[in-house]
Amino acid sequence: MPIARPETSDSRIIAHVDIDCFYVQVEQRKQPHLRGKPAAVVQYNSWKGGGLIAVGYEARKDGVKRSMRGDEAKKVCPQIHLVQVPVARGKADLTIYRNAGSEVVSILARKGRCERASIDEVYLDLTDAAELMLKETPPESLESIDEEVLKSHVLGLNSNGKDEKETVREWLQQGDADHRDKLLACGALIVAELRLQVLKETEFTCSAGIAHNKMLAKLASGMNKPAQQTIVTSSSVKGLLETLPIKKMKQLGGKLGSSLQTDHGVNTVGDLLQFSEGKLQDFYGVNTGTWLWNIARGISGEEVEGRLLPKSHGSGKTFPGPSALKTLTAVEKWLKELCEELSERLQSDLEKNKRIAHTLTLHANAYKSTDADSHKKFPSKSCPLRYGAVKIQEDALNLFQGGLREYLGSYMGNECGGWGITNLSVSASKIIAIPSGTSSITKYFHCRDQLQSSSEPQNENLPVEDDLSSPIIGAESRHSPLHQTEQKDECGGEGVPTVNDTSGFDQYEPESKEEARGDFAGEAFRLSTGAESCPTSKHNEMKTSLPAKEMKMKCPNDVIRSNDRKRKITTKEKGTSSILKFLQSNSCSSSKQDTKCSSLGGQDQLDMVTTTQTSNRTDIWSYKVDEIDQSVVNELPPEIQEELRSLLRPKKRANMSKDSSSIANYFSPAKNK
DNA sequence: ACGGATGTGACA
DNA sequence: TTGTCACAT
Repeated sequence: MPIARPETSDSRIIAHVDIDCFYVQVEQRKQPHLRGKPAAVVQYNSWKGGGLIAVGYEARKDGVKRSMRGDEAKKVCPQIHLVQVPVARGKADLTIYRNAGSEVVSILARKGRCERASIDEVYLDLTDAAELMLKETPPESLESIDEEVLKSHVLGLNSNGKDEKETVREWLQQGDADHRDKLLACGALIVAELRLQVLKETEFTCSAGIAHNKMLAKLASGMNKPAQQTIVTSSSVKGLLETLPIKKMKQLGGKLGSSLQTDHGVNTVGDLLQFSEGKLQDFYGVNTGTWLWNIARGISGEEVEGRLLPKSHGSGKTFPGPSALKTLTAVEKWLKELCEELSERLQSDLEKNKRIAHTLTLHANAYKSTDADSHKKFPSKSCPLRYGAVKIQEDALNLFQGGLREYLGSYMGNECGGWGITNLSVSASKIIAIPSGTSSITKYFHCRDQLQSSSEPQNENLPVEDDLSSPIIGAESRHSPLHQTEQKDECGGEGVPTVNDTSGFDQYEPESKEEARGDFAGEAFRLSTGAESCPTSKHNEMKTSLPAKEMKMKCPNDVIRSNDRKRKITTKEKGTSSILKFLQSNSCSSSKQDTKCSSLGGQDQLDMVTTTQTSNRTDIWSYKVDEIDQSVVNELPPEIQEELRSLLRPKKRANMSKDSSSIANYFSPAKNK
């Protein structure tokens, strides 16, 4: 359950919007002849007709249910059109649905804070918009009200025999209504408008709930479907919840809900009212107890998070029963497929949203036939994420092997090898936006500091999913930083050492595919202000948990590097360093800069010191170049990447495997065979 | 062990 | 922090 938060206000206007039988609508838009016909979307057609993942309303009338098999659906509804989910790399590929969801999100985000709750649902906080409307153009001032709004369902409003719409109109426009009801009315107008907008621009219908908090809005959005909206007035809440089966509440559809029923005889939300907060806390803990006590009263303080993009990407597949994977080779093969998909999506996220994922996690389910010690779970494992399909594959495989060893126990009776993998998945998380606009490098550094802080997401202007076919937007139009000798001086000469602008991040294109490049896999990145001190120390330590032990074996470079870590290198002054030029030309300082690049002996570490003389101040940036996040390096203009690498690693070349050209991998998701 | 693929959030 | 669990669609 969510944390039991107090309500910040009881007059928020929250909407939950849910696209009706989403996958089906996507397919109907693609194949218009399916419109109005009974249809369902199915995946894996082979076994019993595949499993339904979405059912259109025409088919629902015939009793077709989600999670029926295709065959059963045909039985119940012989005319049904079963559309298959696209398959790529041997697995279901939901890309088209994600993209369609993004279309909707970008429309819904226009009127207020918007949270993408799932592929087909969003929450909106329309409080400001509703208040504004109430002030400027309150409903009662309108002479006509849109048809769509009049079709709203207003809970607790009984049109005793009278015309429904007329009753709704009266409710919407009554000048002496409760202030909170007026706000709801405004919310309803706004939501209806948004829904029409969605329909016009995407051809999708959706349903919505409008209420004072997320919980009630979510509840309401499901009450009248499809293509309708429902308003929860505060006066209707008690009656609504009183008889509502406990399992209908979000978060109570599982074990907790069952426990409530069987252990305490709570069948409806209303039944909860008999328990004191303390009692509920005794049963389920302080947080959950309070949360339960609150929701029984229609209280829910959860905020609508402003987030248009997903926080993680995953690619997975199940291998049920007989199809379980029993050899490392099979696992490797599927891992490759999964990692390639994941890599593409990460790539797309990077290009379109300027975001970088930092953690790779492998999940698996396994069974062990031989051992009595069965039932152990296959452990999930994670490691720092390196971009490039091949690297992700390698890392994922290592994670898997680490997990397998743990799973099988130290001895691993490998003879029978009685194990099987029934589910495999890889996912990428800790996705951080690369700030765009000015000072991107600096901001990025700071951003790493705030990895978990409250800071709002930064590149969420356009919710763009991995659309693997469309061109990169917003990239072409920018200038190359290298030709940009001067930038607007936006940060004056004070304080923070700032690298100005960042076009480099945005515009770099994958032109140099073949250039062979080594790879250095540092994780931590440090920026320090002031000579030796490192005020922003926190993230210095960024422990990059090495994944499995095997991994070390496979990555001798890592080991070597970390052994060398202490060596200080000082390069003699090299005015020609394009890195420095890059930093200079992008520096916020309008005055001259005296830059030095010092290095000593080693190739692993290079401490670059830039002295910026600006109004008597000296700011020194100390980049531990070998610790720069690979992803960041990959973002830099190619010349600079090249230079960084040559400075860093003249000798290590020998060691690199053929596919280690990080740039190449990075931009052309390894189609290695 | 055919409710699949995917995502979020809390807790230890 | 990582890994596990619960929950959801």
